[in-house]
Amino acid sequence: MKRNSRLSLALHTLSHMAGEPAQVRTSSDIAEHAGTNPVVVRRVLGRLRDAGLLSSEKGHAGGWRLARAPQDITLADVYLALNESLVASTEEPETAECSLEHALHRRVADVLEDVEKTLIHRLSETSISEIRGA
Amino acid sequence: MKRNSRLSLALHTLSHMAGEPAQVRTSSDIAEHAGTNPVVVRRVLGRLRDAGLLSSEKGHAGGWRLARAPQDITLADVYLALNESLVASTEEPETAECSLEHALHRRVADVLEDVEKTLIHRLSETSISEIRGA
DNA sequence: TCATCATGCAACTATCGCAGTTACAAAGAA
DNA sequence: TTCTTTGTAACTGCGATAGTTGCATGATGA
Ligand code: FES
Ligand code: FES
Repeated sequence: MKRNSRLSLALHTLSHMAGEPAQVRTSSDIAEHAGTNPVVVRRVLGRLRDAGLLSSEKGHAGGWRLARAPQDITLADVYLALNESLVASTEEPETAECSLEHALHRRVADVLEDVEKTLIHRLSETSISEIRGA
Repeated sequence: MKRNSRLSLALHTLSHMAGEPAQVRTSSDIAEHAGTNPVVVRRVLGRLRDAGLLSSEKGHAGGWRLARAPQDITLADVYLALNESLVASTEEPETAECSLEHALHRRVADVLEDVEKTLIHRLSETSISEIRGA
């Protein structure tokens, strides 16, 4: 695994689980399937659980399970749950005095925000259950 | 300077130069103005020169100058000249066997490509000369 | 009850991208 | 020829993140 793999891991796992929504899976199983580490899986899926997409349970027969019907989980839900952005942001200029820099930053930031919204909107058009049949 | 500052540096410098298009500036002057290093400036502006937005000359009275009228240089021109992307890309799954992973990657990649196009289109609506008056 | 299994989490390592820096070669003007 | 400026390679430092180890916590069931 390399860069930006959190979203890939999350989507892969959820799409896989969408095939058998009732099935409980351990982070070890998921990690082996995805070719990564159980701790990494728990880190990523933990965010999805916090967002209400998954539930997790400890102990015997514990593990991870979908918390919603797969057709009610869109790619945007997953993207937002991870709380990361695939669109870069520009940092505020620290020299807040120059109006040119301000105008520039504003302009670019506006465009990037619009683009982020476009991304989320496009992702919301597909649910994880649609991936299997796609 | 921190992250994703190449575009910021490029736009700042070009917008600044748009105020006096005929003026020649050295990378030292530009670096001092932008609060960074001359070598970094040359690295970034070198890309803009390769893309035909700037010209550079060595020796006495040498330096950097706009190669086009500022109203003919759009933010998209600058963005594309840098040959970097502000929209993340997902990497091809190495296990090319699973159709689910393929479908997933395809879907996400399609969305990201669309979003990148949207970004470029939005950036092409503004020229660097418009920033000053904005 | 208590051994076992799973998650939760903290801490550490390895790696990658990138800004910053140093050093020097190459080219052009005075 | 000498000074100035770009062009580039090589290195350092930093931040982000995947991977790893270790252990605490809690649930299950024998
Ligand atoms: S800080 Fe204002 S133009 Fe550079
Ligand atoms: S569903 Fe995981 S590799 Fe195909």
